[in-house]
Amino acid sequence: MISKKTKYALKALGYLAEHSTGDPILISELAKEENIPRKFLEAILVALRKGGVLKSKIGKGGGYMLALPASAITIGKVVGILEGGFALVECLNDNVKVVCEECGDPACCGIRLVMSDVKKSIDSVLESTTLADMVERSESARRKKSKIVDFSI
Amino acid sequence: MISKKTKYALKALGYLAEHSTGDPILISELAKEENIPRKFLEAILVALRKGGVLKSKIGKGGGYMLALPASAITIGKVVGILEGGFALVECLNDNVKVVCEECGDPACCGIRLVMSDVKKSIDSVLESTTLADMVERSESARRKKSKIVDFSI
DNA sequence: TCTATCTCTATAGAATAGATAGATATTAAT
DNA sequence: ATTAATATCTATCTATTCTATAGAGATAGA
Repeated sequence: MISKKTKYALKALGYLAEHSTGDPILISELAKEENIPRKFLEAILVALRKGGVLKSKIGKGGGYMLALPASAITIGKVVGILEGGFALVECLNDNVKVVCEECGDPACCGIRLVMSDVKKSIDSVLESTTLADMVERSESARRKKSKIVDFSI
Repeated sequence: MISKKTKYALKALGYLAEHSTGDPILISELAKEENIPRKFLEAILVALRKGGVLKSKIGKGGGYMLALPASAITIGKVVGILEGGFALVECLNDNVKVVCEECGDPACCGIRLVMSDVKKSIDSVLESTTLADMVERSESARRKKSKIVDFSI
């Protein structure tokens, strides 16, 4: 299950991708429009900035902007920033060199071998899907829906 | 990240698959051999029994057995029992008919659309991998390793 | 009946997630 | 320079979930 943090992050990024005009967008606007607790969102945005996905401008007229085109931001990147990757088991995390206490030899651990497959499969989807894709799919679903509604009238 | 509960479950099931001789195996043996807290394991085994993966025998000479051949128990089934599926977002859970409070229309939610792809991808791995596969891969890795050791002597 | 089992209910402690408050630093406009 | 509008930082609090444990109860075999 992805955390609310990640969900909020994706919602905020989606809003930025859809509404970016070059000018920074306020935290308060993001919080209000996407219905995210303001202070909680702040922490999320800082993480995304540190992760290189957002850039910010302090002071009057400041706010947040995407640091890259939406088509260059993968969902995997975002999830990675907020959840530290989708490792499933700690021993599959890139940066972590721990061995599970119960596991004699990671190379021979059946659970690890299976979860490694799962992780590859997850990553292949998350790395190949961008923020732009996500927004486009959402808009396309909305268009499709409103078309159906039109017909039914 | 899969929970310790799920990890323990897979370890216990792996042990049962490797050591089953037709006779029931004791909780205490599973707990000791796989280094799992006894009482915690009890709860896990009950869940697996209720999920149809294990059967038990009460009383003297009792214990646990696989309810099905290891090749008929998918890892997805086990994960499903202990984590209630790998939904990623609640609204993708089969049995749950809730709409995320923040999400106006699930059909048009970009996050949901993307996570639905991820879920499909996870499920395809978990449903096609069985307990027998897991055990076999682990044993195969061990064989391979001991062969390498033999050569180096 | 006695003993070895699993089973059930309750609970406690630790870790994590989710949310909030308030003081601080920075910038633009006046 | 002053002021107002911003993001930033540090600290904290609460609720929830995860992990683990205790003990009494039910069942079956010898």
